[in-house]
Amino acid sequence: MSGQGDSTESGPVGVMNATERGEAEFLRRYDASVYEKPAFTVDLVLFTVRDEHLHALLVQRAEHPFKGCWALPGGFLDPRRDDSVDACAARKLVEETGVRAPYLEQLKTYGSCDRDPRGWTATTVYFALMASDSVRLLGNQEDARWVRVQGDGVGFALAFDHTRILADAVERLRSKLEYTHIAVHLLPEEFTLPELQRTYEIILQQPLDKSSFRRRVMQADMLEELAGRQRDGSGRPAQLYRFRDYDRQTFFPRSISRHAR
Amino acid sequence: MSGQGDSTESGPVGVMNATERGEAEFLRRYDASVYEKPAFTVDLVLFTVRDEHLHALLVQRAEHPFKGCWALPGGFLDPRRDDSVDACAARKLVEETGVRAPYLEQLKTYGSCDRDPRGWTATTVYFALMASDSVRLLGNQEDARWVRVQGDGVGFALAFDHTRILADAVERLRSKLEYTHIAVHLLPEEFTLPELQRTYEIILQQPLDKSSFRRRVMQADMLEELAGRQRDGSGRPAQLYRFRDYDRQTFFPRSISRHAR
DNA sequence: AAAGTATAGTTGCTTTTTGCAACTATAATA
DNA sequence: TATTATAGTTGCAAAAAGCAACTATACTTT
Repeated sequence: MSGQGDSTESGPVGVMNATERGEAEFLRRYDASVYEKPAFTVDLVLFTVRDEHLHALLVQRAEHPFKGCWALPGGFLDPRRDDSVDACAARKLVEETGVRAPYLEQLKTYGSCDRDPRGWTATTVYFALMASDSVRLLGNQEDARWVRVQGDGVGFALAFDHTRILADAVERLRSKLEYTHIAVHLLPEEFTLPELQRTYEIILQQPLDKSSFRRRVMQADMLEELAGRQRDGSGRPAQLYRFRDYDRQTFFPRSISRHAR
Repeated sequence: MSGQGDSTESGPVGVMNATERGEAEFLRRYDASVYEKPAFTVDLVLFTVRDEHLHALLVQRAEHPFKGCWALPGGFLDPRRDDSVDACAARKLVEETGVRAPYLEQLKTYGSCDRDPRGWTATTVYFALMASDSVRLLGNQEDARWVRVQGDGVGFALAFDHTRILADAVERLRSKLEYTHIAVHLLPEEFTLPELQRTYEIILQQPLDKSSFRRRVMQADMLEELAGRQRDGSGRPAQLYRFRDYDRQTFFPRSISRHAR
């Protein structure tokens, strides 16, 4: 099988030039518009934790279809403005929340002929985590609201297939919390261990042992101890920490709940 | 926040009729072609294990662009034939391999203005696992071959951004093997525990302890003991098993390698 | 100011889980 | 029949997690 590389990657210079001329000619004649294409959109599931509950950002649709219904924020990708799908998601995130660089991860792509009455559409969905105090909902989005997530949804039906998409996003969030550190992205840059533990408990919907949780987090060695302490009304003030490496995604060697699914 | 559901989900019958007439009118006037759309394709990363190595299926491109280069199988989604992206992936899988229902999971969507010289394209990539003996490469695909995967790729560059896509797929495969049972989909329906262990070792590229591996697998209670035993030349014949529930995706409570990343 | 209360953080022990290595089991083969 | 090769089990040491009591440090109450 080692010959495959030779026959495709390189060859005599003359042959390559002919191939290159062939491709240039091909591209000159190529007309993308002859192929029928589905419409392509990008939607966002923005999560935050506040008031002891997980919340997702929803917008009320101003236009048809599903006018008046609540939906995930998002919209058409613009090939002239967006150099990539990721860039499109980042643009829509900024337009919606003004947040610079929180945690943004691609969830999944949903596409079918019947998910939108306007016809065949595909949407690539991203989910983002952010601290609730870092967001001020922007500009013209008077109809954007944080809605409490209970169970696997918000308790009422959303536009398009967004009910299902939100449920998938919630499931993915819970699943990732079991074995990664991503919950730190739901907190402000400086936070305490009890706050972090509370965040896990809220999303996983179960109490966690304090001692085990601390051991787990400290052994992962992802937190940097800060100088100050946080005073929260009564009780002993808690040590402040900062997440050490916002880029690297690290994993716990073991699922955080005792009886993982 | 409970009022949101009321204002969007339902209302007086007369109002809903007006809204519905509005939406019908909107859809009648709607012309999807006014929006510029990226081209949309679906690509597949097909994995199998044979000759003690992980292999991926590649095809040699017959046409420009990247004529003669090796690439992942796939192609344009056809909105007239494909009711959904998932259905398109399943269709291409059958066209390529004739396999009915192996493990097929969406990996990720890659889209940008510069990944294809023909212009803005997006591709949703699926990865599939199958037993090597279940596949006979089909029909006109004389240029399709199983290529050995070493490290995070095949050792030579692929067309488009497929080198990167393959690397992502390999990483996802390894990552999922750490905490799920999906390796069973790389084996025929009936298999032995030593074969399953060997499959994990080949992909994770490290030896596993026999006793711990068996404990782990048996505790997960996913295998059904069969009547027969398998004779493999010399040595004691091994017990045959069958995977119990091909639909449910189950998780190990802990990562399989001792020192997870 | 002292006692009470609330929350943070630690410690020591029990229980559970894993890693390791020796052991038994069952076939083909010399 | 002994040897070899692989399958599968068992027992124990080591590591990790769960649990509960303990100390620490603030504010609040009396």
